[in-house]
Amino acid sequence: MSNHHENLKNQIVCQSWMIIQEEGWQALSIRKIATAIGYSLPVVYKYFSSKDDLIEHFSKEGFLKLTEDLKNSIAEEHDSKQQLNLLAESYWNFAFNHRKHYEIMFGLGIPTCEKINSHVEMQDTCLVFENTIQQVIAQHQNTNLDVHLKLKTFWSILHGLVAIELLTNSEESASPSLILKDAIEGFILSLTNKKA
Amino acid sequence: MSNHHENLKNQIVCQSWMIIQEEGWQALSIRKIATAIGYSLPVVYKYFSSKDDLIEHFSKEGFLKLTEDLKNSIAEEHDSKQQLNLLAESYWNFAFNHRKHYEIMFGLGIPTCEKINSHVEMQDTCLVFENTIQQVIAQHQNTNLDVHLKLKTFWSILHGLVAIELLTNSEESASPSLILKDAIEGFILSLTNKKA
DNA sequence: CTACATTTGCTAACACTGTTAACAAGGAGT
DNA sequence: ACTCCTTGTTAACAGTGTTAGCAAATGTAG
Repeated sequence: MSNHHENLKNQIVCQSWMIIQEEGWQALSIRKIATAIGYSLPVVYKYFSSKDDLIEHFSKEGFLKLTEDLKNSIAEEHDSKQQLNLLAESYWNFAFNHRKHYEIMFGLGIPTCEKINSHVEMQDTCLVFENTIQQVIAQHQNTNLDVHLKLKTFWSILHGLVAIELLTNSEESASPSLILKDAIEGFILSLTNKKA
Repeated sequence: MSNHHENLKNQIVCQSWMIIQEEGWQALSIRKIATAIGYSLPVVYKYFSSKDDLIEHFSKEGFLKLTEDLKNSIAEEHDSKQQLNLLAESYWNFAFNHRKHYEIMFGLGIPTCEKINSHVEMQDTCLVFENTIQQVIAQHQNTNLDVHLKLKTFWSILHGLVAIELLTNSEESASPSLILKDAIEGFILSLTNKKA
């Protein structure tokens, strides 16, 4: 079993991805997939129980890739503050180099799929952020800070910048931008500065 | 002319809004609208050239309301730094009290409509932010700062926090949150602190 | 090798969607 | 009475996600 099985599932994913990249999420339809893989409609349903199921696959795939990129970006850096900068840069690059992925992951103008948030793959991404933030906090003996809160703030800054950029500059822009560096610098300060 | 005309257009908007609030954006269909207003399909097209056109109406309506809320929030406050805090709080409240509006305005999981960004109503919202930021900068003689850049940062922080909140805490949460205050505080510092 | 069972894939349909063409009824103006 | 135009209709086109029912091929047991 399952050689052809796996192969066909890959075919579906692969062809779907082509459609998405060339025509956007809106254009992705089961019928189009079916003809692309050279089979009839119901075959697709043998491998994905619904269209949402297929879309969720790409969302998970995106978080997997993002987590990998993030991990790689800090692998050879041992200063945890500098790691935060690298994470931010890596996050930004992911969003722009894998735009379509980012779109489903954070629901920016997608057909169906209501709540594809909070699966395991996303929690892994959180962990990468959290660990690094935790290190910076520990390093500066700022144990009064709430890591979860800071994680949320960090992620919000990143996503906010990316989303506004993606929404306004529809087509251009790529480099991590001054704003990003500035914002992250401020965030790091909020971790290292001691106050009341 | 146009008494009945205006009336029917209002009916369409009104009934559409009911559907959206009760069943979400996904459930909004021209047919459903038609039966809701007691007319047949093509009537809807007399008042809105397409579904996107109708959706865009709500997007504009949202930005109008947001701009109004923002302006009101700072009307009786003369300290421009404090105004920024009020703007942030007001923005947050708008996003949570007018969730469905916020969803289309920033494309969080919507059916059709590719690029409903950058219409005039949105630029008005920008202006409110920009004016206040400009004031803070002037007040601290930090004229080397780029207002547009700071505007983008401010908006990004706000949207980022809101979006992450809306995506994760699907149903709960309402109060402007500690993170928001913290983040805005940091932003204000970046406006008032002088450096290289 | 036959006979049954299972998988594999198909066609066709259901219930929807946005959008538009073609047409019927009513009132206004000449 | 005869146009003209607005107002509204029905019916259709071209799509969508999804599923039921059936045919053919494939594998397994006797």
